[in-house]
Amino acid sequence: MEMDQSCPGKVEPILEILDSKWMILLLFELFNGNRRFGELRRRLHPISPKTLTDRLRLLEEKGLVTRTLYPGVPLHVEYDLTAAGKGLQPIFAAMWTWTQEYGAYLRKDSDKAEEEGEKVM
Amino acid sequence: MEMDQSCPGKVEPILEILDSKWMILLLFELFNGNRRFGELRRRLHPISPKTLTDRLRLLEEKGLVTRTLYPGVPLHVEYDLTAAGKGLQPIFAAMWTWTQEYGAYLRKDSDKAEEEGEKVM
DNA sequence: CGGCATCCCACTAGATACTG
DNA sequence: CAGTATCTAGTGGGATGCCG
Repeated sequence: MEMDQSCPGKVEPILEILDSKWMILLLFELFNGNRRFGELRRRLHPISPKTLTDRLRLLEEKGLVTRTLYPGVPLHVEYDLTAAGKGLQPIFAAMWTWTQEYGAYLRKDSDKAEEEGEKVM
Repeated sequence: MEMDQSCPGKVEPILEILDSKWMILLLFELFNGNRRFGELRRRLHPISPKTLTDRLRLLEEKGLVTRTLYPGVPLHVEYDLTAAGKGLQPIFAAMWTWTQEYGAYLRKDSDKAEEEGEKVM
């Protein structure tokens, strides 16, 4: 892979999907086979129903999940990842790997007190 | 890699970094060896100086870049990726791969007109 | 159960002008 | 050159209540 100038633009479309609150956690849940609205809502607690709907709609629009309605009372709806949706997995795997390798060194806000001095050459 | 329940929480720290406007494009620029403030600003045009500063400060706080000041007039500052920063590359590589494989199928907003009917079982 | 409609607020980031 | 200061606008997301 080349990290040349053309790269950023090409990757931007995926950012529209990932760059919103809850989205990545939501995708994790879908990967884990949690496909119903209420189930997702519980696992992502305290997400609001509006936000969850918004996210699922975006994934639907982008062709990453399908929405299947099983009529009846009570209502039953399932969200399934498409091939493109499942194809996101390596990205998450890479995030997971990074976290294991470097996550421990991540400074937290609570560490801010001990400001690092800037380097001066 | 297991996509079990514990996964999402562990990956969240990295989201604090990536989930803000410009951040991913900024990291691309840093990967490409563009390390000076003005240079980054031009390449990320029309980013505002305030926003660029905010992003660089966050990366600094999290230990992903170092800031080096070369005194003199005119001022000269360089931002360099740390090992942890460079370690993010596989994540971007995975995004790049996904884009090549599935990006073409991504629906754009302009396609919304041709609404897909929902599946009903 | 699985939503949608409405209202509202907090926060983000852009614009602009100025400085060491 | 590399920022800071200030102000404002826009939006994302939460709360709440109703509906098929």
